[in-house]
Amino acid sequence: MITHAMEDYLKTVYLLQEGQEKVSTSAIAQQMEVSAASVTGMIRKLAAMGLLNYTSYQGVELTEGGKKIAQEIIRHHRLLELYLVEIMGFTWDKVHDEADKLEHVISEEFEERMSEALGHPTTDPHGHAIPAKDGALQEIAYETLTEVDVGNSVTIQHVNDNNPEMLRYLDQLGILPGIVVHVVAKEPFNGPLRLRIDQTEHFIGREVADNVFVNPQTI
Amino acid sequence: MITHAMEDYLKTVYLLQEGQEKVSTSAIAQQMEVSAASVTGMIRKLAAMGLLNYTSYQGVELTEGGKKIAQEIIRHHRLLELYLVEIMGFTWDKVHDEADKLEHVISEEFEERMSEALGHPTTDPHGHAIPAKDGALQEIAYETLTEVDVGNSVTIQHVNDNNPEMLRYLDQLGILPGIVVHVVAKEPFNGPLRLRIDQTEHFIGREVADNVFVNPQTI
DNA sequence: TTAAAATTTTAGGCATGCCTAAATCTAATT
DNA sequence: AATTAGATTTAGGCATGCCTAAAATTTTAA
Repeated sequence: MITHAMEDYLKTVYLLQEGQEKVSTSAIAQQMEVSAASVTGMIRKLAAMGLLNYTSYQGVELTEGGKKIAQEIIRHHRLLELYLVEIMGFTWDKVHDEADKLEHVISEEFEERMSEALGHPTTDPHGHAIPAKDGALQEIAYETLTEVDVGNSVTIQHVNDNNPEMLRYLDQLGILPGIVVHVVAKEPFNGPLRLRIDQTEHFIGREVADNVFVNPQTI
Repeated sequence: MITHAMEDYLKTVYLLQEGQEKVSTSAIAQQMEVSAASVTGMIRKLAAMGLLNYTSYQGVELTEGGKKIAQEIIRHHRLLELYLVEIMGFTWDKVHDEADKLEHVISEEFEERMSEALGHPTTDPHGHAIPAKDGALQEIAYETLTEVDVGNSVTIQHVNDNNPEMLRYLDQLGILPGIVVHVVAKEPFNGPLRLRIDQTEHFIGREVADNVFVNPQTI
């Protein structure tokens, strides 16, 4: 039997795995806010179930079976976020926590009816791709706003959805998926970024910029 | 901290309490499909938390605090059932199980937005009253269809929602909340009931009739 | 290359919530 | 009043999923 906790671990590994091959115990522990010892325990269980490959001290990697479950949960999460915003009228800063609870309990029919009501969408309110039913999710490794070279214009792809306060701040500034941002300057010593959106200039700190992902620069 | 299991116990006691004062350990065990020993264990915990009054071997009774939590969960359940039918297009036989899982995880905001979308309804799809927010639920002790005297006409008030197959059967016969049924005859030795709905006659068994509740007979 | 630092695992514990089997209490019958 | 059947509680156990502290391993740096 697969428990809610197991689903959470698989989801976390899946999202951390993007880019890298192996995911470390400590990375999972940090992301999930549990001790490393707890992670080791759960990893061993998931490995025994064939949902991930694990060698002591070497980190983990999801198997195809593990990936499938993770994608299913991520699909639930992102469909829920969009449903909550579009159909139920939630603001985008509130939907992450609600979706985190609901994602484990909704039925396949609930998932299907949300998808239908939304016209089978492909992107959630924060700009993340919604995996197709039984379809792989290939999230491109976007750059963060911090990494953009001065003088370039980029399009916002997605923003991290786990900090409601930061989401309200970004909303207020108009830094939303699809918006084009020009990086005017980056102050030294981890100083603020100077951005231009339409005609208006904004200054944002590095911590915020690290959570905003943009399309890779073509120039 | 109040857990999902505790919420389920409080809900069960609340619904069993209607009519009677004290609820027995075995009644709870049977309803929840757990052992009597498990019920005793949980009851002691809930009593220690002040959510119900309990004397060994004498059964339990919810305190005001316990009632409040139970009502909240029942409100969630019934709003969810109606939302799933009216807004999401579920059939009425599927919504009980879905609501049983969701009722423990939705936020107050989710509850409020459902209520709004439904125009603050007072009855769920099976005819059960939806408790108002922080308002008491007083379910009248309706008669079952089995108890109606031959020759009388009654209005269906509600039907038990926990058996999907029975719900599909009732739906097919048109035995729904609000419908008027005339009891033409009751065959002896726990035989079938002969009913007339509009011009059509139906024969239903006692087991089904026991799960259909009607307004008390005035004559 | 060896010592120190960081990471990871093991060992032992705890709360939750379920179980079965045995003991105890209540209620009904004689 | 004593016996007995039924209901209830106690005792002991198990799986889950978390924790801290100590031990083991890997990585980094001198």
